[in-house]
Amino acid sequence: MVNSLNRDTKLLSIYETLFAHYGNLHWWPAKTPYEVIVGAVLTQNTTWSNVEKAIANFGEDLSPETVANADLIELAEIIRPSGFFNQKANYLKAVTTWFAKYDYDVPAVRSEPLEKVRGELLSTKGIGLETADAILLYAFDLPTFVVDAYTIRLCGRYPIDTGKDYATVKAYFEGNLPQSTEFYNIFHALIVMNAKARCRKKPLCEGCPLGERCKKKGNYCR
DNA sequence: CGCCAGGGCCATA
DNA sequence: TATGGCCATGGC
Repeated sequence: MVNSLNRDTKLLSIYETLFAHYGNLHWWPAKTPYEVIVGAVLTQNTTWSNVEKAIANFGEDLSPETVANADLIELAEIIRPSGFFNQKANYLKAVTTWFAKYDYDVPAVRSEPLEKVRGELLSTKGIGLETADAILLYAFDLPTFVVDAYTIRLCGRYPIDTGKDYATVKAYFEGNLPQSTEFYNIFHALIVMNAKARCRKKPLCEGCPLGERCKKKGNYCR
């Protein structure tokens, strides 16, 4: 199915179903853009509940200055509950060093071309494709679609042939959806929320918004 | 007890 | 370019 813009409408259909069920979730769950950056790193292959514990350990001092001034051992100890703490302490240092080039100024980053900033992030230690896009979208409100494991799983189950590698899936979403920061923001949040809310054991859980679509390939309703 | 979570790096072929 | 080992906590 294509519309007048020659877009595949399946993604939009999923979006509308999820939005009707969950509404606008107002992501990312963080108080400041810098907290988004930290959370994006800490949540790598880690449950959000563990990230929350790590964030809480900063107390009222979760700022780029705090991270820049902390020594590595101390920083690792603060973020311990999020797992991989030695690596992630280094990653936080690296991304904070990157942010320092902009004097920790969000509008300064936003005034740069998205692809330029994205390239800088991707060349930063610990910032891969998903983390870079999460930071761009949720910390800086720049229009880039965040692809994660849930996104791939959802498309595989539905099914939608988006291709396999990150860049291809990202291009598919961006090419078949309204290209706006707000839209990307809400949609990614819906995908993650839906995944976390769904059971993993039953073939089809009660109240799943995607309902009948979930029967494909058993076991996963998310 | 084992499995897994909103990845990414690095070595290897 | 494509796998595989590795990193580590906490919930279930």
